[in-house]
Amino acid sequence: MNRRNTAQKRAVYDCLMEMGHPTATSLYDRVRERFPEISRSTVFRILKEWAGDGEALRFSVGDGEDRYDATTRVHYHILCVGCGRVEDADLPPMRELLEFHDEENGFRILGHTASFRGMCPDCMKKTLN
Amino acid sequence: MNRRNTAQKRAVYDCLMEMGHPTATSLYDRVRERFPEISRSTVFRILKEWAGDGEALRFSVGDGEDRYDATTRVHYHILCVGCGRVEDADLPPMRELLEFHDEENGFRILGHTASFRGMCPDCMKKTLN
DNA sequence: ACGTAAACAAGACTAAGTCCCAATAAGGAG
DNA sequence: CTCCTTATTGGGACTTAGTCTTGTTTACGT
Repeated sequence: MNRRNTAQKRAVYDCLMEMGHPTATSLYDRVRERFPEISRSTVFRILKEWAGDGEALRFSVGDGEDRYDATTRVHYHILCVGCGRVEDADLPPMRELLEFHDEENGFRILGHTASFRGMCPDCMKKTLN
Repeated sequence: MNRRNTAQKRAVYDCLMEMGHPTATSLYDRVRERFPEISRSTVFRILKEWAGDGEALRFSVGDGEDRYDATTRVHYHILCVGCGRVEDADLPPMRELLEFHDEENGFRILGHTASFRGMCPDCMKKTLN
């Protein structure tokens, strides 16, 4: 019942903070550099637990792999379609999305997400052959 | 090079129109009721091709499985966290999202998506024990 | 009717994510 | 500080969305 503070959790937390919006696999690769004996399932389990408890955000930018974010307040993301990088969008939460009520279908709205697709400066350079 | 009109494509198109926002697998199951010999990879290939050509929309509502939509204009979706149903949100495209320019990171923005999580009327009934 | 290349069926393959279970270790009680 | 309980871990099996390959079929222009 009680949560325990383990070296594995500290390592995952540190890497999550450093990396910003990692996928579980990329976070696993990073953690392993410092903590080689950590297991893949441990990383996935820790992230899933944090997301379930609201201690981390789990989201998708539509590239097929879920991402995690230590910042849980509402904010939006940008995916670079060139290299897969994800950054925070510099845009405040939108009132119309926060306050949306679904009269049409009668859903009780619990939350929303939004994300942009784009191309980062590095990939734009590489693209103009 | 030339596109060919096949019975498989007609069947996939018909089911896509009927179903609204199916996942590839659910669409495959539906198509198979009328076209039992169609193969799974054919359904995935057709949907992928249409999404690549802009003839269909491929999107995610964060439940781990991509969805397809014959309606390609910008619009938003609602996922029922109870039963997994997806409906269109009755909300026009948001100007701030359409016109967003990313000064912060310098991305060239190509598009955006947004979706809501919520609970549908049926699931709300079932939930109030 | 024919030839060619697009499309198909079948199934191997990849990878994200989950689940299971025996072994380990955190941390509270004494 | 030591012991005990049980949360957590490591390792690996398993599931499933999605892709890819290959030999066969078929749409459609000539």
